[in-house]
Amino acid sequence: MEENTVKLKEQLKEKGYKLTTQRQVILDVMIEHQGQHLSTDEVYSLVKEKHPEIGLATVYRTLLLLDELGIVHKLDLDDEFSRYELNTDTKDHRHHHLICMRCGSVIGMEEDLLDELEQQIRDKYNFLVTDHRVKFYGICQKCRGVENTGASVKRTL
Amino acid sequence: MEENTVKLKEQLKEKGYKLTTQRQVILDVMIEHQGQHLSTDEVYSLVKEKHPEIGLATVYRTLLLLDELGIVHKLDLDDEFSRYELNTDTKDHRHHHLICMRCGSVIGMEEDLLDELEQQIRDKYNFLVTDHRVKFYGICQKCRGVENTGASVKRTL
DNA sequence: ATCCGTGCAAAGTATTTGCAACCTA
DNA sequence: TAGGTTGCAAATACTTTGCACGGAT
Repeated sequence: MEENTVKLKEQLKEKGYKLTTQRQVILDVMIEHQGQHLSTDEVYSLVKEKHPEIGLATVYRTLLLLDELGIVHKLDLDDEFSRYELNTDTKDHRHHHLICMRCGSVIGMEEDLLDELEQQIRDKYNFLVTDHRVKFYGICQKCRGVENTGASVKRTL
Repeated sequence: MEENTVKLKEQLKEKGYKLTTQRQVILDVMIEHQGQHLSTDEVYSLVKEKHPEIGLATVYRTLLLLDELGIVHKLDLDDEFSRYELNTDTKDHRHHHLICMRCGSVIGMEEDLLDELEQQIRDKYNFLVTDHRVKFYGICQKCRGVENTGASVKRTL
């Protein structure tokens, strides 16, 4: 059984919750699309391909639950919906996102590299950082190559 | 006349827009609450104290406009509404926010300190960073002093 | 058998928009 | 005077919730 499924099963049991088909299916979709940043509606569509009887409200409720359990992460990519990605971080620190302003692609970067900065914040502000959320906006590798081709700006999240 | 008001007037004229009483009043409110992170509804309430006839839609439209002009910055503080603060940054780089998980206060830190990290992103990912958005979560100075006093967690944004 | 979980539809809520009247430049 | 701007209300659109039925333990 997949690692995240085991994790889900354990955590659900621990809290007296049940592992239902719906929860299993929704987690499967997230696993199959690891690295992507799916909106609730996109998850719903993918879920319906396998189990058309599953309702949108269940997807909302389950994604919320998975986020609480730390199995997925909710994120804000500046559009009008909530998006989720499978949690691949180890500590309580999240990885960062590079958002291309030209083509809209979103790249996840594994490195944290903020430890030093957080130490400075601790020293100067006496503020103890336990987590952070970082988004970088700019121009991605691909778009730096093709300058002004008038290419589509449709975002692929 | 206040610096930001001059800036507003110039930028509006440049684009063929008009400086109305409503826009003036809304900017005044933002200036009077510099450093705070007001929701649209909070701005609306403050505006109504001076000019009860101004409508909510106008506040929405004006805040959107001021954000486009770079006079205010829209920000996301993880609650259900858009928040705005007067822009005090010089470059196109925004300052960071320290969010206390215990008392909910939000501190703006002037320092950027991300130049080195952005250079690393450029080297490794060939991604040219032009802007960023950074939030740090943790425990603020005040709350680190009073450990577990059971104090209110109501957020003061 | 218990009671958590689900599907559906209705409700909720922040935000946007159409439009006639208004007012700035 | 002309056209951008406003206020109001209606419309949007994502998300949440009430409730009776269904299913996992």
